[in-house]
Amino acid sequence: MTTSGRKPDEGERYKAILETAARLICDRGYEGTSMQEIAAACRMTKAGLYHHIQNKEQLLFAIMNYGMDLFEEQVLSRVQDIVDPVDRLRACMRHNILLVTRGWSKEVIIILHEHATLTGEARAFIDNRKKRYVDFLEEAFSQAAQQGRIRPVDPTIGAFSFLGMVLWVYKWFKPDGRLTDEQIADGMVDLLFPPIVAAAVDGQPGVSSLRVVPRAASGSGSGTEEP
Amino acid sequence: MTTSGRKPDEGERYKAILETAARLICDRGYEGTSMQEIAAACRMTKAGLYHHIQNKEQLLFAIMNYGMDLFEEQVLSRVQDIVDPVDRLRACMRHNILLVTRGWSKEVIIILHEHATLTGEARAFIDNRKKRYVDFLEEAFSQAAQQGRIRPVDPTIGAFSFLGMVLWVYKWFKPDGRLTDEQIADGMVDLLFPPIVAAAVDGQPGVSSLRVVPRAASGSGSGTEEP
DNA sequence: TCTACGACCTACCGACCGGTAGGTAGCATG
DNA sequence: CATGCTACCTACCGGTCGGTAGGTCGTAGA
Repeated sequence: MTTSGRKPDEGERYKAILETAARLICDRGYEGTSMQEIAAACRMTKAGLYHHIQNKEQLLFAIMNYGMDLFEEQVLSRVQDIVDPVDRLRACMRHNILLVTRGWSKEVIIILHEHATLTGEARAFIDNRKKRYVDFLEEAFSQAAQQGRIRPVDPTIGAFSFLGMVLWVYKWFKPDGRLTDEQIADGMVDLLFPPIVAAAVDGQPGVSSLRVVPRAASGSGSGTEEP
Repeated sequence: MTTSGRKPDEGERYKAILETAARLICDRGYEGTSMQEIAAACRMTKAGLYHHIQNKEQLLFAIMNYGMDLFEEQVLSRVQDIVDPVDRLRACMRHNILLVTRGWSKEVIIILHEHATLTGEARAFIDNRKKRYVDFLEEAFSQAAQQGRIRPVDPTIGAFSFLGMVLWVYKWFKPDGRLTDEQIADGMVDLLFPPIVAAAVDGQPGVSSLRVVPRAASGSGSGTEEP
């Protein structure tokens, strides 16, 4: 099973098909999008589209792999070499939030939404690529806790809390809302990984504590929507 | 527009149809579930099913309203009178996580997953019910910050971080995994609303700080899956 | 016993689904 | 100029989709 699910270097055209299909599937859902519609959006007939892909499920699989490639390129690869585990998590959260909000790659949103659509081998393959991200986060949480940089926390719970905060954003973020994506990223980073100010306890340096700089903390929000 | 989307007190039978349909739609998705299948699961023909409901979209709408009823009954109503805002948030998080993990009401999962399936008035109606929950959380975060019980945070960011952690659970939780739902609830509550141990700074009581009791903080997780 | 009604049924509608058989136009290579 | 190949096309497949017209049957009330 190759990364793209089909013979590689068929070139730009194939990538364009994936991106067009991703746009539609992201809007209408996988089951809610017909091959007819996808073909039309690619300015082809359905039979023409089937010249490039094997079937609908393999198309989704290819889109998801493409999305994982984009994620690894735009998030993982940019933060995995940061030595300090907390800084690594901070940067990772920032990049991941912006990847979701900027909406350049609908493929990533499809990975998030259609988490149970694929079955069998294809499902297992994508789940495995996702799992590598979870492992990466668990490792970072584990290190951070061990070094006393954050409060002790089960790494799995830390990782999935991180992911929930970050990835749930796709369900409610509106680009024209009250909060910009930068503000959301800053706010969430500051919430989960607050800068260290307080003194040490028990011989360790200060751990996940308060800071005194006042930030906006009033008024109930608008511009965003439903949970 | 009534709460159930159809004439009330048609009795238990109607509720049973909603629950059966919810089970199927939760498994296969809204677009992926046919009225034929739903009817069969209700041990009826399709025409028989249509005697009780108006159309597929109204069925989804009724399921979601039913789910919101269950949520308000099992979560909101049990915590909204807790005076202390942090205790209120803690209890709310606990109840909400268990509502998701126990899987008694597939209707709630459908609300989470099919967040963009409804359109028009029905969509607006459900979004409005969701928004009341967001407002409730924002208010609690606002109070907690004002009273110096948590680090200052934009209430919207607090609310959606809370929701992300809690609701994302439906995407990865497996009942037979390494962590029980109780452990996840405890862990997440402790992560976002740590008990106060540290001293005061700037004249306020201790705010969201470290504690010394060691908790498990090693080993990367198994038994759970994909982000 | 007659009537009315709710709760279903059979049988069907037109539209659309994912997918394919088989053809063709254009182009590169020999 | 023949061959082979890619990139499409038209036309069609069997099946299923959401939804409905109109009938049947059991039961409750008059």
